[in-house]
Amino acid sequence: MQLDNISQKILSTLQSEARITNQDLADRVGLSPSSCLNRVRKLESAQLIGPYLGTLNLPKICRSVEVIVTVSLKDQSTEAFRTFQTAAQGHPEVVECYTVSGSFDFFLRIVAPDMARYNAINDQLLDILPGMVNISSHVVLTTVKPFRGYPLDTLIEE
Amino acid sequence: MQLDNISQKILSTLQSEARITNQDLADRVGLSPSSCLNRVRKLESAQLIGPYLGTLNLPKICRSVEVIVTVSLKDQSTEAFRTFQTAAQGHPEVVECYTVSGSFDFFLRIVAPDMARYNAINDQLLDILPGMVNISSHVVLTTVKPFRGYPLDTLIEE
DNA sequence: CTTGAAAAATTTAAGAA
DNA sequence: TTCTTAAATTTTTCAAG
Repeated sequence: MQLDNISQKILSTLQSEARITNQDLADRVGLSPSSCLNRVRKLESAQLIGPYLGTLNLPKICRSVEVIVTVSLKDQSTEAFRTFQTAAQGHPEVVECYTVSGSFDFFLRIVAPDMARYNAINDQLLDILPGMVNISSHVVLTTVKPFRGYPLDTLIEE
Repeated sequence: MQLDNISQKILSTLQSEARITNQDLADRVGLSPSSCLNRVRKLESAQLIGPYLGTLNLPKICRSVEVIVTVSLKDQSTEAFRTFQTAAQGHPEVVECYTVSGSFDFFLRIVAPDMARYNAINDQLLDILPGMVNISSHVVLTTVKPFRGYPLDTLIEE
C-alpha cells in the first residue's frame, strides 16, 4: 500500500487520538470528511491500523503488580519454543510476550492482582517444560515512560 | 472513585474498543446514552481512562527494528538514576521505559528505522553517564503477544 | 437515571477535478 | 481514481422530569 503525506498524517493522528471525530481529522489533514473517512476505511481494511485501545490507569482502578520477566529455555528446539509460546499466550495475565535474540529467549510482561497470584503464574510457567525453563522476575517499580505509540516521523524517511 | 459493575464494564469495553459509539456502549452496559456518556466523562476526568490509541501495524507501514534493552547503572545514586531516566525519556525512539527490581535497573523498548540508527541511539545512552552504564540489547524476533490491554476481569476481585 | 428535542457527526450517493 | 458536495441517517449533547 502506498502512503502519501496525508495517509501518514491520518495514521499518526489516529495513533495518538483514536477518538477524534472524522470531521476534525478531515480538517487536520485537509480533506473533506467523506474522503477522509474513505482513507481511514482503507487503512483499516489493509490492517495498517488495527484495534483502538483506551489506556487504563491501572493503579487508580485496582491494586496490581507488574512484572517484567526474562525467560531462557535449556531445550532450544523449535518444539520447545512453540510449547512455551502457546502456553504463555494462554495466560491473560501475560499482557505482552516477545521472542528475542541475545542472552534470553523471551521477554514477558505480566500483570497480577498481588505477589501471591504472580508467584502462582510464575510456577505455572516453570511447569510448562519442567526443568527446562529459566525465569528471572523484575518487579516494576516505576513506569518512566508508558507506551504511547511509535515515532512515525523519525521512522519514515523524508 | 467508586467502581460499580457498570463502570467496570465501561472501562473494559473502552479499553479494547475505543472507537465504539456512545450509543452502542450504552446498549452493552444497559444504560441510556446520556447517563452512559456521563459516566465516561467522569471516568475520563478522574483519569481512570486516559488517551485513546490506534495500534499501528508497523511492519506494514515502514521498515523498522525493535529492541528490548536491559540497563544497569554502576553508580546507584538517586542522581544517576534521575539523569538516565530523563535522558531516556527524551529519545522518541525509546517508546517504553521502566525501573525495576532485581538484576537490572531499567527495561527499555526502542524502535528505530534500522540497526545503524539503533546503534547510534545505543551509543547516546552509553554516553549519558560515561563508563557507568551497562546495556544489553535484545532484538525482537517475533511479537508473540502484543499488548492489547489489561485483564480487568482477573484483576478485580468478585 | 430517563426522556426527548436540538445540534453535530457520520454515511451514502451523485457528479466534478 | 480520488475528491467534493449535498442530503439522509445516526449519534451526541443537554435541559427537564
